[in-house]
Amino acid sequence: MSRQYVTTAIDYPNAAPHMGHVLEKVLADVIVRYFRVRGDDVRFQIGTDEHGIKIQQQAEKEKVTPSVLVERNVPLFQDLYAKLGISADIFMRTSDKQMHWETVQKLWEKLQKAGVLEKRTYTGLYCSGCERFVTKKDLVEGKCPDHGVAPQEVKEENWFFVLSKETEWLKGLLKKEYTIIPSFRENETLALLTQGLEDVSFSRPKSSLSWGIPVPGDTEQTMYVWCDALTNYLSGLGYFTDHDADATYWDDATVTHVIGKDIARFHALIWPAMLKHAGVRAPDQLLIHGFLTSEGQKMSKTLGNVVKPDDVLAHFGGNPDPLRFYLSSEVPVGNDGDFSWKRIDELYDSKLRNQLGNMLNRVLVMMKKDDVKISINDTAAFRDQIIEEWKQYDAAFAGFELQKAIQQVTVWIDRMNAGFNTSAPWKLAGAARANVLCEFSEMLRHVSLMLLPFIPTSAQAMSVQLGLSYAGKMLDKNFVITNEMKQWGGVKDWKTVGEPSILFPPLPKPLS
RNA sequence: CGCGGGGUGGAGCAGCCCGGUAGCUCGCCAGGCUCAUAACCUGGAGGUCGCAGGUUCAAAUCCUGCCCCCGCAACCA
Repeated sequence: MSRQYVTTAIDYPNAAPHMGHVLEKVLADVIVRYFRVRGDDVRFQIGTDEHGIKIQQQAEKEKVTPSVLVERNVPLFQDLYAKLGISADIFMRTSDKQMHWETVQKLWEKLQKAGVLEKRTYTGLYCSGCERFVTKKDLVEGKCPDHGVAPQEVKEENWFFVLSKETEWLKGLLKKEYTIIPSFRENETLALLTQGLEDVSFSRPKSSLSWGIPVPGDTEQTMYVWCDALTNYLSGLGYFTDHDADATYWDDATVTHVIGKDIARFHALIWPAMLKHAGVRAPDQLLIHGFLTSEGQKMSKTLGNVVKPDDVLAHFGGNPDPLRFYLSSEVPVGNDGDFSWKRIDELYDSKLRNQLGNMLNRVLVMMKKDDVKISINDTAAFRDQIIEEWKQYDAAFAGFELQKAIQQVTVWIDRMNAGFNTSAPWKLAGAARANVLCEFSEMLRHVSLMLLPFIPTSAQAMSVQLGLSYAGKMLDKNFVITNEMKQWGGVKDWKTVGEPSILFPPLPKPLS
């Protein structure tokens, strides 16, 4: 049995969650659920990155404390993920002094002891309107585009992490131990390395950043995002502490970070370098996803095309599966994708409702009417087909080709509909009729298992309707799809089907 | 020469790594079926696969050059 430690990026709760957050969590959740039903020992962590200047400023704007702001916003994320069926084992908050801060400060001390932290004077352009440092790139004709004033040159003390010396080591690491998926991201990162790396600022003076973790032994400095946020992957395991958690998930599990392309370089470069000097091994895999556009355009408030995840859930009566299905089958892992209301309705109607739901119903209604006793003939052709289907399905997952895996299933359902017309059991009688119905029931049983990581509640509902004894346990974290269950006719105690009901109801007609 | 992604029937996409009759969803047309959620099935119309060269018996797929679109990072500036 292999062990898996899967994490997503931790979300920044300065505003409500959007579709980008959802894409990442669904992607990670599908992978995690696949690992679990395969029988792996899995730990899945998500969380929030609650410190930093933006939160501090947003709080000031709303005239509340940062703490009040995050206590209000973090539940928005937690509630959404619960509704989406994200099966995280841990929700790690960087404001958690007990779990998080201790590990972070220990890590800082280790880096200091290793001699890779240096205090230096940083000179930068500071815009008093933005209350932050800006780069020349941000400026329009030497002025801040938002405030119309030229920023001032300001000096401040920062702790720096000496990353510049790690270039060669990182090249070696990325070529061997630490795999970046998709591969074009790896090339991109290696190209970045050939340009050389700069040291990174690891702290801010308390006067400009107070909402954060204090630097150990330097009361005037607060940690900047890297040491604080990235370390959540260790703190959630109780690393460097005697907290009641399982640090071995880092040491001997396969560690996979699921993140967006915006923070790829931090996870690919800074993070492993930090770990190296803290005496911790590098992670194994970095799975980088793209971004979502909305109706073909970049999501933006000004365009008014920002899609709220809650609206999508409400559109489907609170059922998260249409959205999970959409993201899994429409957005190739690693690439950008598009969210379109028209398209998600289209997919719901054609794939889920008309193909899958209707197929299930066609079979079950006849099974029920005839009161068929389940008996699966050991037909060589089907036996081989099922083995092949599972083989391809597993192969797709092995390469994180989730789109391929789910599309394989939908193609199969298409073929089943055609095959059902050809077999036309309604024209048959007696044993021949029952035999066809049992064959299709068995195929649907496999389909239900294959869909479980993608659309868990619907897949379970399918199995319940099929009358499978294991159906009630399918959503448990320790539910495993055994080898027997993956065989044609592999479930011996299956006697009759359950009550058919509509799996995916028609959508209400739009008013227009 | 900053980096990356892309240009395939009306719309949205897959195929390209590992060349070999151009596929899927939606839409359109015509039939069929009647077990089923006005669902399902079959057939059809519709494509110079961005452009130009090259390699090859054969190129959407490999090579070279060019043109065009979109991002540069998430609601916050």
